[in-house]
Amino acid sequence: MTSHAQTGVDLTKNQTLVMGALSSADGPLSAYTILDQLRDDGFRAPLQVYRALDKLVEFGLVHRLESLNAFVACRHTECGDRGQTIFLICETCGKAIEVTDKAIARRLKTVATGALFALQTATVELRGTCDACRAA
Amino acid sequence: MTSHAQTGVDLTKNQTLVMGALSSADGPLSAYTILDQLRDDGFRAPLQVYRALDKLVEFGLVHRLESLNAFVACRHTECGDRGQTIFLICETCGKAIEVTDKAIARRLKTVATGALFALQTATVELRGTCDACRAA
DNA sequence: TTTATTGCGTAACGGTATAACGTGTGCAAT
DNA sequence: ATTGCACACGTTATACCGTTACGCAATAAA
Repeated sequence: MTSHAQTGVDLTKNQTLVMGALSSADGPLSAYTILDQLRDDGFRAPLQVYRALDKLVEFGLVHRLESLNAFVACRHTECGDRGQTIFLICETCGKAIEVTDKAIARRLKTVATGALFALQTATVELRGTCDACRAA
Repeated sequence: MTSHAQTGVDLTKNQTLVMGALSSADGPLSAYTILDQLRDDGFRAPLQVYRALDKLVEFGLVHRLESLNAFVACRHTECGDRGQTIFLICETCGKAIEVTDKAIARRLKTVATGALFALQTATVELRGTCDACRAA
């Protein structure tokens, strides 16, 4: 109930491997880091990773962090609501906290509409320091 | 009064050239596009562009679009308020509209604080279709 | 059976960004 | 004046990110 395991999608072998790597990581991973981790499983080329990532993102199981050029497993039960995800990225430990906020989603929609802009997706990535790192 | 020309910073030759390229462009430019445009002015290597861009971003004259890996001249009179800029990026024409919204800035701050996160900067980039392209 | 779709593997490539080196210039403090 | 420092600059090399183009195999649909 806390994972995406039961969204009904069934993953291919490569997709499963990439998903596994991201799920067991404790922070965002770059495509090339994933590639390196999966060499022993037969991965040889970036394209194998990118193809799997494309699908996983499409399924909503993985998010792409634009400001990091990296990918992270979605920690939410339901990410069907697109464009609502906000990431808090710690500059110190590199981890990403995923949150949603309806007020921001609503306001972004309003701002876009006000500019006569047909909104499709939103990227919201905040940089700063997480609680653990600030305490340390 | 509508440009940054009088912010008091004075730019070096390379910074001026890069700023000129971005100012006369009608959309975001990648670093390598800028490099190509400035070959005749003596530019030879990416680093010349990146160094200038770093400074221009630091001065607040230029914004970096994370989701595009590109750069755009700031069109606001005052961007001293950092972390408040929102970009509306048209998927069709590639242009970027720059807006600010205090409500979003405030709410982002609140969300970060709620997560015990010390917010430094915010990246907010919306994708969709601009009015001109939708009409076309 | 034929065709279309989808996933997979490989190689080569192009776009993005930085590291590491050294040079020159201006300027302040001796 | 010369030493020391900070800063911009130029060059080469390299690392990192992502895609194009090709072909093969398995499966699903007509």
